[in-house]
Amino acid sequence: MVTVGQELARHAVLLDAAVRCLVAQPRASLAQIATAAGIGRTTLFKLFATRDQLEHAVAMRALSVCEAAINSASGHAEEGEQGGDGGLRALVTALSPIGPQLTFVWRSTSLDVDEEVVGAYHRMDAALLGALASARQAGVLRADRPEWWLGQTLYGLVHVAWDSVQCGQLARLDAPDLVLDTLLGG
Amino acid sequence: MVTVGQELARHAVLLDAAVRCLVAQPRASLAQIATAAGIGRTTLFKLFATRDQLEHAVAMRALSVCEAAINSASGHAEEGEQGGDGGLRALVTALSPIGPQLTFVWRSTSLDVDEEVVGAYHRMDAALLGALASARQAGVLRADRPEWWLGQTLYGLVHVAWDSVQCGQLARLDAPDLVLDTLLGG
DNA sequence: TCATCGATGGACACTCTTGTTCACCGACGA
DNA sequence: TCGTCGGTGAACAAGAGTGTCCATCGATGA
Repeated sequence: MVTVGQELARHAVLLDAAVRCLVAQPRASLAQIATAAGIGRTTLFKLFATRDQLEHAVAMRALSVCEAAINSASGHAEEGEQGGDGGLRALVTALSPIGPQLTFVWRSTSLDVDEEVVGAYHRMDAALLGALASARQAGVLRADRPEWWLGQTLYGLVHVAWDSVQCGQLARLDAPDLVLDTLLGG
Repeated sequence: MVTVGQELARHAVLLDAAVRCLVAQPRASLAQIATAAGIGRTTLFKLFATRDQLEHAVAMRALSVCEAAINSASGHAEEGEQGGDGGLRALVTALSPIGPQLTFVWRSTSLDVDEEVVGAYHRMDAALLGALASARQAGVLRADRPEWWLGQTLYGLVHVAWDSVQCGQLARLDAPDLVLDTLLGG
C-alpha cells in the first residue's frame, strides 16, 4: 500500500530531477527527463499524460518550493532575529539551495499562458514582497526603490550566486553572505 | 553583386532575430526561427546547414555584440568622463539595449562544449573585467570583492532590468540608472 | 528579347519525439 | 502454490522536426 504522502514524495523527487534536467537543457526530450529522474519513459507517461502536464507540474512544484523557502525564512525571522538584517539573511540562505527551481521559474517566459501557474507565481511574489517589507521596516533596505525591483534584484543575485557555485567559482557556504552584502552595500 | 559587408549585415540581422526567438522560446523549431527572421526555412539551411551550426553562429554573434558593446563603452569612458562613475554608466547604458544577446549568453549552460564559443566568452569576460577594473581604480566600486563577482552581478542586474522592461514594469530609459544605483548603493 | 545566375521556397525522405498498448516482474494475500 | 495488483519498460504508431532536392522567380548582362 502506498500512502498519499509517499506518492507526493515520489512526485517531488521526480519533479526536482526534472527541473534540474530542464534547467540544464531546455530542449531535453521526455526520454532524457525520465532517465535523469531514474525511471523509464513509459512510467513518466503514467504519471503525466503529456509533456504539457509534466511541465505544468514542474512549474507548480518549483513555485511551491520557492514559496515554501520564502515562508519558512519569514517564520524563522519572526521567531528570533539573527542580527538586525530584518530576516534578509534567512531569506537569502533559504533561497540559495533551491537554485534550479528559482532558475526555472525565473527563466520561464515572463507571461505564462497557464492561469494556475500565474496564480502560484503571484502567491510566491506576494510572499517575497512581504518578507522584503519586513526588512524595509527594520530599516535595512532602502525605501526609495520600487518593491518589485528589490524582489527581482534578489532573485537575480541568488541566481548568479547559484550559477557561480555550479561553475566552481564560489563556495556554497559563501554564497549567502556575498549575496546579502551585495544587496545591501552595492 | 552582393558585397561581403552586405552578406555580414544580412547574417547579423538574421542572427539577431534568431537570438530573440530562441530567448523567447528555447525549444523553437528551425521553421519558427526562419519565420521570425522573415525568411523561408530552406533559405536558412542554405546559410547554416544544421541546427548546431546555426546555434554556434547565434552564440558567436551574441558574444560579439556583447563584447562590442562593452568595448565601445570603454572607449567612450576614456574619451570623456561623464561624472566620476569610472565609465560604469556608459557600460550599463551600452548593455541595456542588447538584452536578448546578454540573456542568451547568460542562459547558455555554463560549460559549453564548443571551444570557439568558450574562447569568445572569455574574450568578452576579459573586456568586461577590464572595464570594471577602470571603475575600481576610479574608486567607484568596492575593492573587497572578487572581480568576477562584480561582472556576474552586473550581467544579472542588466538582465533583470531588461526583463522588467519587457514586462512593462520598468521604463526603458529608467533602466540604466536603476541598475547603476543598485550596483553602487545596494 | 533572351539566357544566365543566385536566391528562394514547396515538396519529399528520414529521424527523433511523443503518446499508447501490452506483456512482464516482484510483492502481497488467500 | 496460486491469483491479483501496482509498477515497469519494450515495442509500436502517429506526428513533428530536420535535412535535401528541384522547380520557380526576379535581376543582371548580352
